[in-house]
This record gives sequence, structure tokens and C-alpha cells, in this order.
Amino acid sequence: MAASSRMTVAIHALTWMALTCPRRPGGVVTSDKIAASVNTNPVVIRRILGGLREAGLVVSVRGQGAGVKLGRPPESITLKDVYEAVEPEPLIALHSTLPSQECPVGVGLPPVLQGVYGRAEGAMKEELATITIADVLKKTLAAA
Amino acid sequence: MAASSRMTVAIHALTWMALTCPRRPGGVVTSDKIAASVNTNPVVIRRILGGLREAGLVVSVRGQGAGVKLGRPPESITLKDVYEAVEPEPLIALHSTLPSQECPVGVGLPPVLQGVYGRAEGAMKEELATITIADVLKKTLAAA
DNA sequence: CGTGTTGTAATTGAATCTGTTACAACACTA
DNA sequence: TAGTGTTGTAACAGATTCAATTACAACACG
Repeated sequence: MAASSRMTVAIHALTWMALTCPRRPGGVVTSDKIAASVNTNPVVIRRILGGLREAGLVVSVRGQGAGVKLGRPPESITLKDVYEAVEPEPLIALHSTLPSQECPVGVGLPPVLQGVYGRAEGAMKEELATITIADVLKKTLAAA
Repeated sequence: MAASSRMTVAIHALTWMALTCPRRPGGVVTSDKIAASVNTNPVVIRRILGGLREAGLVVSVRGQGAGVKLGRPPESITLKDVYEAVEPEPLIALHSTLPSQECPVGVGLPPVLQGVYGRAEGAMKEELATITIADVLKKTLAAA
């Protein structure tokens, strides 16, 4: 399956905000400017910012001179926070149709897999939790 | 996106084979029987078995009395082996369109994310590597 | 009241997944 | 040698998801 790129767009937006917001009057940037850096449509950005806003990672300002800014210092935003804000679905799906209830495997397997998948996803999130937006910005500027 | 259930179907098939093959003449089972336990179409099963066969996890027998059997003892097949056999795509996608090459974030971010995503996926696979098909079968029968 | 931006709904086109039908290839058996 | 049961694979349909886009109401400031 082609995975979604929401995580990537969200990290891009937050990293760009961490770099750019401090230089702007009011400390806010517009979805239009973020979209130009990501090279996509501003609505795509606003949709993803919606998830980040619900999680408190960004704050919106409306009216004249509107825009968005980070809701917390970039040192305190981990990639786990971002992942949970934009990818609510479990990583690996269970059966698409209920397996045979006549069969011990069909009955017993789903709960076992649920536990296994939860631990696997947890391990991935733990790794993501070790990296912050500030880290990503620093590495990004060092590479360029 | 709704993640694919290939991983789940593959584990179901292998677990069922570990349980059932020893009881059958020739030690093989048919995709039809596996499909009955998973509650799906035999072609879906054969498609997924194709990936498992390429990875050496199962072996096919053709002709009269045909079927499939495990290619290795279930104690030696980890869920990491299964994952890599059926999910070749990376877990988290990079940008769907090339980001702005005028912007240091657009230029520098993708390689940074590639590294981060690789480590995250590695952490997930490491967790999956700690569990074998034999473990899954044992837990499944214990639960039922 | 005009302006620029946000938030969100609706639509489009492409891609992917599951399920299905169809059929050639294969190897055993009678 | 013909019949049989299964595999492997191609092709297709329907559902779902994704990114991108258009459109527009809500908002708050000048």
C-alpha cells in the first residue's frame, strides 16, 4: 500500500514554522507560505494543521494578519506527538472480514495480533519520541 | 489510509498451517482450506502465499494432492520475516510531490526524514522479530 | 465596510485493496 | 493416455483512500 504522506507534510510544516515564525511580525505564518515550501495546495496544509491544532501543537490566529504559530517550543514537540496527531489509524490492520468462528485460529488469533501490533506500534512511537522538531530543524539546516 | 490486512492474513495462514499440516497426509494443506479459516477467497490466500514462497517461508507442491507447507519450523519464523515478505513498501511515505528546492527545509528535510523513518521502522521490526509463528500459535490456542 | 486569512464542505482523478472469475500449468492416478 | 484436483496468475469490479482543487462562510482587524 502507498502510505499517506500526512506525517511528512506535518513535520515539514512544523519545521518550517520553527524556522520562520520568529522572523515574522506577530510570529505567525500563513498556510499559503507553508504550502509554497511543501509544494502543495494551501488547503492540504490547513487540513493537516487542523489535526495539529486539536493536539495543541499549533495555534491559529484569525482575522486580519491571521496565520498559525507553534503552540509549544519546538524542543518540546516530539515526532511521536506529531504522529499521534495526524495518524489516528492503527498501523497494521486486522482481518477485513471476520475469520471463521468454527476454527480455534479464527477465534483466538485476533486478540493475540491486537496485542502484538500494539507492541510493535509502541516500539515505533518510542523511537519517534526521541526526536523533536528542534532536532529535525537543526539536522535539516546542517545537511543543506 | 486503511492499512492493508496482508500481514494479518499471512500470519493467520502460517499459524493455521503450523497447527494443521502435521495432521495431514503429505503434510500439505490447500489454499481452499486456509481460505475457509480466514473467511476469504482462495485466490487472496494464494496471492499472499506467493510472497511467503519467495521468502522461503512456505513451499508449494503441485499436481495431484497438491498444497502448501511451511518451509521452515514455525519456531524459526518470526513476524519480522513475515512482515518483510508481504509488506515491501516503507511504513511512512515521504513527500508526494517534490518540495520547494528554493527552501532550505524543502531541500534538507527529506534525507533527514528518510533516516528517522528508517529507524522507526527498524524499531517496529525489532519488536516483531521477538515473536515467532510457534509463539503465536501457542498463545492463540491458550486464549481459545 | 473592505481585506486577507482561516476552516470546512464537496468534487475530481489516481491509486490501492479485497474479492471474484477464468484459465493454463502441473503431476499424480486410474 | 485421459481424468482429476490444485496451484499460479491475469484480468476485472467495487469500495476506499489520498492529494489536489474549487468554493465559500466565518472572522477580526484597519
